[in-house]
Amino acid sequence: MARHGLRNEEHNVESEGHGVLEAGHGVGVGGAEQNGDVDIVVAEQEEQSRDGEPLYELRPGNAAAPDVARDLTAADLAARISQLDTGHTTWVLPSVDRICPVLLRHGARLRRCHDLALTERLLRNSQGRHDEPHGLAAAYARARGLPPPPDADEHDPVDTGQAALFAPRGTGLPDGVTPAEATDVVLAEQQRALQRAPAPERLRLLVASESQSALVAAEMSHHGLPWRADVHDAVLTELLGRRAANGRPSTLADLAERVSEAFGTPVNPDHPPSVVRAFRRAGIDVPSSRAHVLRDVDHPAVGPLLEYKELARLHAAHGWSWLREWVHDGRFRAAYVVGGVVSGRWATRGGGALQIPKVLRTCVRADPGWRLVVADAAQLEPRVLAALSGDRRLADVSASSDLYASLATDAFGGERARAKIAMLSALYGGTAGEAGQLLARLRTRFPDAVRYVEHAAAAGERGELVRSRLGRTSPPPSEQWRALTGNADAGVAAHRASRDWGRFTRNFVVQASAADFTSVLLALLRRALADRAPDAELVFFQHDELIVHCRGEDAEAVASVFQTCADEAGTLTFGPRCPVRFPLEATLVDCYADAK
DNA sequence: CGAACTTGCGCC
DNA sequence: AAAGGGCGCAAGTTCG
Repeated sequence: MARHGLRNEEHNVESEGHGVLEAGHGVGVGGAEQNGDVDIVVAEQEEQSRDGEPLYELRPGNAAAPDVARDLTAADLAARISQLDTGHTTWVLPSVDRICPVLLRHGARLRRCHDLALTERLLRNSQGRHDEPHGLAAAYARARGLPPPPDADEHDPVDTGQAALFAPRGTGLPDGVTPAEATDVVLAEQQRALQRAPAPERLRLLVASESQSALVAAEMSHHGLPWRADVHDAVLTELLGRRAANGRPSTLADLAERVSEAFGTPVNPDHPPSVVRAFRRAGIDVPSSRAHVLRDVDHPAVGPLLEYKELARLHAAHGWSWLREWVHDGRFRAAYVVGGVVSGRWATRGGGALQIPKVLRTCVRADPGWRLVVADAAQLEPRVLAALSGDRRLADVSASSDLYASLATDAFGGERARAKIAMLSALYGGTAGEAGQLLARLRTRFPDAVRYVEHAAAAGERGELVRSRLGRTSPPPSEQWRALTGNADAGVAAHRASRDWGRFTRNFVVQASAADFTSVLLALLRRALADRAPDAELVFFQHDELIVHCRGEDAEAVASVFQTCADEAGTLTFGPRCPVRFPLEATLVDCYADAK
């Protein structure tokens, strides 16, 4: 809604027409009705149907009218939603990841929503209360000033399609309070809290975009990533050899045998201590059996051992058992967890969707007649740093689609690799090897950018909280950390703990602000795709990379919205005068491995 | 015997 | 003098 849309105080600019990202969920109490914006609360009732199916309740938000619908089956609810959604409706849900999978199975699609649990967490975290539960019962108790509910169910399980695992249980709400009523109460309290926040427009944008991202995540899990099991099987056989009934596949077994032969004694390459002992017997002292350590060791066992490790990893993490467990009907379905990482990045539960090895990208293929549109936000974090810090010269460097090459030309004598190390050292706090010197050179040339992360590091070393651009907040250090760093006698250990936490907060401001940007980007993309190619499916998202699966005839239209959305996400997140470029080039392919 | 921990490596 | 951020997963080991 325009009144409380994305007007950004800091930039004194009013954004219009951002539909999904206008905090229409009554956040600006009193303004909603004027624009035809309404909130409708949807909650799962405590009672179930006689068949044990969940029942749902619908009610207008902020108790605007007593027009409540109860005892709706999932099919009823889906039908009502399709019927009631005017495009100005914000669906208020206790938790998207609990209700949306059911709705998607019944063909309902929410255009805009407010996720109460995600919002509650953002609000709790902004006060440094990261450990407090953010589920409905706890949020209700806080809103009402009640003591926290005992052992409330705070961790809504991610829907895995195995409803039976999550047997009916108490809501943790006081007797007589329905989940929908509680949701309404918490919504009102969140609206007040958002108005009180230090940068309310930014936090409101974050709340809106995280809620939309939750819809994206639910849809991604629903669609699944197109995955060719036959191709996967062929890749495994080619790399690992024939499957054995029990034990290692043939190539892996051969490599293990060669390792033992090289040592002249049986060695289990899966067992690090035995590998370290074997090297010691051969007169070589190694601190561990890690690959980067072994790479520098001169011994005939090293070659086959490194090869074994790489393949054994593939076998264990993404081998045949992974295939059997996670790929069904040509789709890999992971459970995405929005905000599952403190920095705001997504996590996944099960299937390791965010760690798909590069050799398996060939398994991701479009359906016949369909295409994949693959895009990644190149060098996102350095660009985010440029935007955060307002470093004018770094913003100029960001005009190039290869930021590191441009940085190298500007300050590192054309040496791209060194420019990259320097930048990563700024982002991660690395100083090993020549990183320290390279960072110093970066500081000379880009003082504002380097100062920005160094301030964040210094705040962390003092135990203070830091925030992302839109208001994600770093967790406070543990009590143990405070005791250690506050102890004058702790010396080296205290110093190290302090520096460690500083590296965390240094990276947090950038990583979390990048998550702000991608959250807004996902929300904008979801809306743009709904307009331009309604059948297109967002099927994958990993920190800064996206895949859309769409009809071949829609692929050009899909590709054309990416850069527009990225530009808009940059403007919304960092303000209209932010000069930093965020390239998001789309590639049209049939197979993920063919992208870039 | 399973839970909790450690090690090592994949992705960004 | 040296010092790299975030995650998930599986195998091995140790603990209770």
